[in-house]
Amino acid sequence: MITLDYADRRPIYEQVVDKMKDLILLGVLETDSQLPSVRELAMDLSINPNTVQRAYAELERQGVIYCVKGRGNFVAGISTLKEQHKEEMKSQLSELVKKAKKADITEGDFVELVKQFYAEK
Amino acid sequence: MITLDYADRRPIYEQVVDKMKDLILLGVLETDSQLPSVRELAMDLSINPNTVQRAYAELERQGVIYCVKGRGNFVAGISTLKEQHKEEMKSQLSELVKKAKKADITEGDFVELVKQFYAEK
Amino acid sequence: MITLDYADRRPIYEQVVDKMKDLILLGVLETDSQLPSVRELAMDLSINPNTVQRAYAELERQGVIYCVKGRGNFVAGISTLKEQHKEEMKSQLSELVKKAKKADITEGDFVELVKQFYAEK
Amino acid sequence: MITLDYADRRPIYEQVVDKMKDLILLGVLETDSQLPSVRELAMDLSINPNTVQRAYAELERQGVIYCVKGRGNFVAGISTLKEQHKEEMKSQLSELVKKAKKADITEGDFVELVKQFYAEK
DNA sequence: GTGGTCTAGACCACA
DNA sequence: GTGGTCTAGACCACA
Repeated sequence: MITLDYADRRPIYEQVVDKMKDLILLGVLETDSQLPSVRELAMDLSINPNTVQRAYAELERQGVIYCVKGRGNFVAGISTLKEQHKEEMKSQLSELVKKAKKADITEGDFVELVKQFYAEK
Repeated sequence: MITLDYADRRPIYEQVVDKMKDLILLGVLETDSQLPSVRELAMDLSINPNTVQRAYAELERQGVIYCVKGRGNFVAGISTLKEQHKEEMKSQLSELVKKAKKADITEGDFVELVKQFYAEK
Repeated sequence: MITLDYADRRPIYEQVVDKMKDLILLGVLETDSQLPSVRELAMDLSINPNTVQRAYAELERQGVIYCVKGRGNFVAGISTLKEQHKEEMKSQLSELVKKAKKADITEGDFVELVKQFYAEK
Repeated sequence: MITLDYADRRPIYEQVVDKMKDLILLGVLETDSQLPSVRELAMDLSINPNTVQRAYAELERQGVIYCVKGRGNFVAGISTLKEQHKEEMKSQLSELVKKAKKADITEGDFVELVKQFYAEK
């Protein structure tokens, strides 16, 4: 379900957070469906349960999942996640455009790049 | 000349690296002009000389500056830096477009956003 | 009769305890009237019978309900519950006033807030 | 500086978070002053550094402190903390008033209690 | 020196 | 069974 990239410099728990979000955004995990248990996922990924716990805690804090004690973790509404994802993207794009201006990249060139990347697979 | 942002989660040496690149890209520091000495900059920013040293080492490694022993550090040609900067931006944009697709943002909407951000001051 | 809030971080059994108390305080459940059976309520709420059992045990421990073996659970007198409720509230208010002092909120401001909240619906 | 209450049912890290906030609100820890290091505080309280780490991470997330890698943790502006504290208090008071209404406590009685608690030391 | 992440393993409350 | 907290101890990046 999830694969970790140990070459990635980001911490493992952060990778788990992002991969879970992706699975939800892609519709693999539906609203109110149950996530794998902390221990189960830890076994699957060959990592410590504490690390999974940390990832799940972060996901809960962000409102992406909710936890019912003694029962498990469940996917919260997908709409908030989509909204957050969009906002995040916009602010990153805003930063990128600022950089582009500094590098004297014209709007036309930038848009051309966007179209290229959209065309890719 | 440089101001640090302690709220920024990135390490200080990385901020110094980026700010220096910005100064070069913006033309404030010209090719072959001398950078402030390690000690001087450390004093200025109230940070550890080790940190400045590390930033300069990184800049040298990236070919942005060159060091003449006993004389100091100097700005290398700006053209390589510009090229690097552009490549970096392209890969970031590529990532961003991937995200946008996940969030079901169409090419049209994306381009619209780009234009908006370009229009801003 | 009762609805659970899975977004609430408190354990389910505690929510059941509190909701039952509310129903009694509001007069929905009268003195000596019978509560739904453990199994029945568990079915209704789609939760584990153990959880309902635990809630009922807690209510009995607090003297809010009494159990007749083989017959079921019944609402005890409402007066003790009212008294307890009041004491609990007083201690919470005491804590809150301590906090208010820390935040430099004057008695006047506090009382003003109380009046506002009383005025609301 | 801080004492833990092992009778308290709340987790240790949460107690540390609250005590630190108190120290800041009371002016014991001033803006931009340095907090004890993770290891130091852990020694002081005879708890695990991980637990202190968790408390500090939470304080940073709440914007109460900021962290400079390799240097330590520092108190952020006190004004946001005061504002947060006030909002938290208001919402708790709002809840309490709702409860009071359920228990048929009049506004007059409630205000009387508030005045009593304010009079205490 | 500083904080950040992670593992291994324990114990607890809750369902 | 489920998640939540904590300890002990290691290793890393950063200053």
